[in-house]
Amino acid sequence: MTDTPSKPRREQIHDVASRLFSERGYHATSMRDLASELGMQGGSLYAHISGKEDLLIEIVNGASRQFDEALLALQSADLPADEKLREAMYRHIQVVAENLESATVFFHEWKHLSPEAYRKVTHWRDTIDNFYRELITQGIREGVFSPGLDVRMASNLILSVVNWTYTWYHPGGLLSPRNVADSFAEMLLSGLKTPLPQERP
Amino acid sequence: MTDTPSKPRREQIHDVASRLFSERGYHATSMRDLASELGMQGGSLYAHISGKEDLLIEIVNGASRQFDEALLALQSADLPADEKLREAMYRHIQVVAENLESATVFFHEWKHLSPEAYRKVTHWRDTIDNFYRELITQGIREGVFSPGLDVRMASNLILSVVNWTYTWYHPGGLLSPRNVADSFAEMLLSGLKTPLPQERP
DNA sequence: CCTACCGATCGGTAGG
DNA sequence: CCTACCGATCGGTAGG
Repeated sequence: MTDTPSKPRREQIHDVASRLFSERGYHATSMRDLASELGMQGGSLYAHISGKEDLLIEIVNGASRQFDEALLALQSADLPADEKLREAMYRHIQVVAENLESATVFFHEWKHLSPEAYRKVTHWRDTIDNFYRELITQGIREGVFSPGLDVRMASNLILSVVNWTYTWYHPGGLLSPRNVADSFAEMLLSGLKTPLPQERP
Repeated sequence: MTDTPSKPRREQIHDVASRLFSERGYHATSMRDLASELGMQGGSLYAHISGKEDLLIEIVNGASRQFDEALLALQSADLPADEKLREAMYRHIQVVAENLESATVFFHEWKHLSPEAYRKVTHWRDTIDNFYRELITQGIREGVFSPGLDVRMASNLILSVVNWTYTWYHPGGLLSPRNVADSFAEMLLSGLKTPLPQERP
């Protein structure tokens, strides 16, 4: 019988790399930094991985896959556009909030990827962009969203809000992803301005 | 008589550093990369600057000063809150758009600053945060903004939108900072949803 | 602003 | 997973 280790070594490396890359950045993290946090020597890492960039690719791809899985299932959901937007924002923010470290690496370090992995990320961005644009378009068609909307700018607006979460969200705090999403979605849908007074009685 | 050089060498170094740091990141840019773009040897840079971090500090401080100058003049402006918000978003986005490279460095590389400069940035963030919170508070007091707003989240929402601009804006494109700001401000103020039908005639 | 150099550290490998 | 090492490159300096 073999021991059942708490977590595969490979996964531990991935986790520590996510943390260090997100805190210090990819290039400012050395393989020796990484190894020492895992209690091993620098060279020993290469028994588990084939190179530093492998780790970055794995983290970035993992993050983009999480976004895909969270959002693309919604694409064909039979919901009014405003509810679909609320749910999409919730899922999007949830992925960011529950994977803050890899999300941070994803947003900051993808430019250091070699061409192939780099293209994958730009392609991913287009996919997500399209998701939100279609959602807006659907909403306008349904009459739920304002017909004057610029679809591109509206999708841009939403993406700004959900993505920027990685810069300020604190997982241990009072706000759950649901709270954040509800609050943001409500403001985006209804606007900051006081609704016009109906009429004088 | 001496020549009047097109641009002081010091400034050229600053500009090239902004570009390289924004494209490749601070740690992935070597002093030799920088020097070779300026047509000199690595060591020669130190006739003009005292160290690599000096450049980063200068870029980051320059960016935050630009934001300050653009926004803080508005603080005491005698404008209705909704117009003040439009103008603030315009100025904020303008700073980002007209200084894309240093803005990118500002948002991505500030975590590599040594403690003193690091604190200055976090302090700056609080200042800007307060600016938008006061703007929201003013708007609620005036009855222009919805009384139910969560001030912190509303300011967060606005900051997301204006800051995220650095990730997608293309200076040579069709959209001017004014276009972007108008579009975003309008959506934020009035919301994405179709206004409720007034009443049936 | 250049040449020549410093010690330190980098990612990665060989051999066990 | 360790020891010992590789060539390359790093930020920075001395002396001119």
